[in-house]
Amino acid sequence: MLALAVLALLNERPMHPYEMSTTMRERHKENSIKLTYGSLYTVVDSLVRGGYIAARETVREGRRPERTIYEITASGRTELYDWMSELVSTPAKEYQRFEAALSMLAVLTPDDAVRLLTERRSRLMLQIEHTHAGEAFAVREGLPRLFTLETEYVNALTEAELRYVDELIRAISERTLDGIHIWDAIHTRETDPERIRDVVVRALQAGGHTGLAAESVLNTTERVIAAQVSPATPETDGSAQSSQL
Amino acid sequence: MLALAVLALLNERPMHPYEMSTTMRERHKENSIKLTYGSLYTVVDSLVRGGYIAARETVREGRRPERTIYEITASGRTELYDWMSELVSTPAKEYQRFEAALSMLAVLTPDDAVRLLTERRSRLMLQIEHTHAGEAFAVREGLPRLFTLETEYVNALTEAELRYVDELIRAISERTLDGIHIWDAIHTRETDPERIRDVVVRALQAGGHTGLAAESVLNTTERVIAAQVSPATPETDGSAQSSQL
DNA sequence: TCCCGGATACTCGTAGCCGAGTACTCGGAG
DNA sequence: CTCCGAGTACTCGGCTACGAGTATCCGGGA
Repeated sequence: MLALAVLALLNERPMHPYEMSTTMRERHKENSIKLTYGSLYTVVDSLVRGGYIAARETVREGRRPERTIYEITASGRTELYDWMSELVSTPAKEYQRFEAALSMLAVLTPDDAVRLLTERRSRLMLQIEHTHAGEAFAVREGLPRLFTLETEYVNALTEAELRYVDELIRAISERTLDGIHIWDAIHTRETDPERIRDVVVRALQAGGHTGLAAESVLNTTERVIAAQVSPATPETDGSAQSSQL
Repeated sequence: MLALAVLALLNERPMHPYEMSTTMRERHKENSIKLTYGSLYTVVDSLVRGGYIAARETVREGRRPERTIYEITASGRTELYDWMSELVSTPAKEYQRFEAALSMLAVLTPDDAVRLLTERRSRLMLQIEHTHAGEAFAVREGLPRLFTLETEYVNALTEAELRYVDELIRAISERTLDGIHIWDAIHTRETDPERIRDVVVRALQAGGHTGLAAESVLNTTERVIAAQVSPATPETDGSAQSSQL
């Protein structure tokens, strides 16, 4: 990801790595792209090896460390365009921490879950409040919306998460959540642990195909999209496709 | 993250690493937690080093490779609980690919952006459709909602993204997006590249504080939450706190 | 004048991640 | 009976990420 940012910056003008990092911070790209010194230099090296960027000159001012100035190559511009196209056009599976936590929520007690989710709810609300304040400020400063799309997007996701958490808290605390009795049973000492495991395992195996459906979604989606995007373009590498099926 | 899953599995019963991986696949946890063989064994080793799990016995059946069976320790159980508590209660910044792409959307032309976003829109709709089918199946199979919370959550986020992308496509193609003229100018050869850069830089610097607000949100949030969670609990390490301010 | 904090511009070593590879077993088709 | 493909259970080496460390310069206050 950092590599993409480097390409985008060098697409504007030649720079040395340190300048890339300061420019990114100035423009607050560090909010949407993780930036660390170590990774930056590694990434620049690997882009050079790939031929996407090239060292233009090495300057030394006084006795400071050398600054190597890089510029983007033609193949780097192509790569930037292709990469951006894929990122924008194709949603990819992102492994979110909260998703993982939800998949193991049953290791906590229902009471703990409600308490902790309520805490999350407060934090989400504060975050949203803060972002709105930031957006209002941006508008006052005359910063066009074009440059705050990332923030808007993250905010949209956060609001959706808030609504979900809200509903989940209600379902658990009002005890209307389907499966709440199994959950209770897992955490009551009175019950035989073997029996509980049986119940859980059977429940999980019954829903076996939930995940399977999700797995096959990508392949199916690709075929449908391909048909939509290029409805009259028979692919030249049809043989490769059929070998995948 | 994988370490958390290992703890959760060993909290149920002792297992050897390969069994962990098959169990995770059976239960479709691989959808919410990235699972690779390499990482699994690394993670198990580091959990052993940390004292969170311990080797119980090493069995050899026939001439197959040895199976080392691990069990969770008391400190592992504590860690599992603490870690889950933090994941559930505290939203953390996640760097999403699409967020990064949006922050650099201007490297594409508005026309390309609309085309690619429309493609994304189709894919998102198919994904949502598929997930709904999967949920319906889960309900028919009698799998309690408790075990499909992750899927629901991801779906809620995807739906929010779809709405956002939808609105964004409209704003660009109807040319009502604030900043669209700057965007046009960046991609017209007629304009002097130096002048464009000036405009962009000035616009970006004007909005300087957008990001700064987001940076400070965490500290502020922490203080407010701390006040809410333990309103009458003066921390013992007050000195450490003041040194951070 | 001298020193000190902050900026400039990288380097390096450790630690983790990952996928391909290995080496064996078992059941069933021919 | 034999071969083959699928399953079992891990190992290994290369690559990447990252934060702490290094060395220099500059401006300003005492």
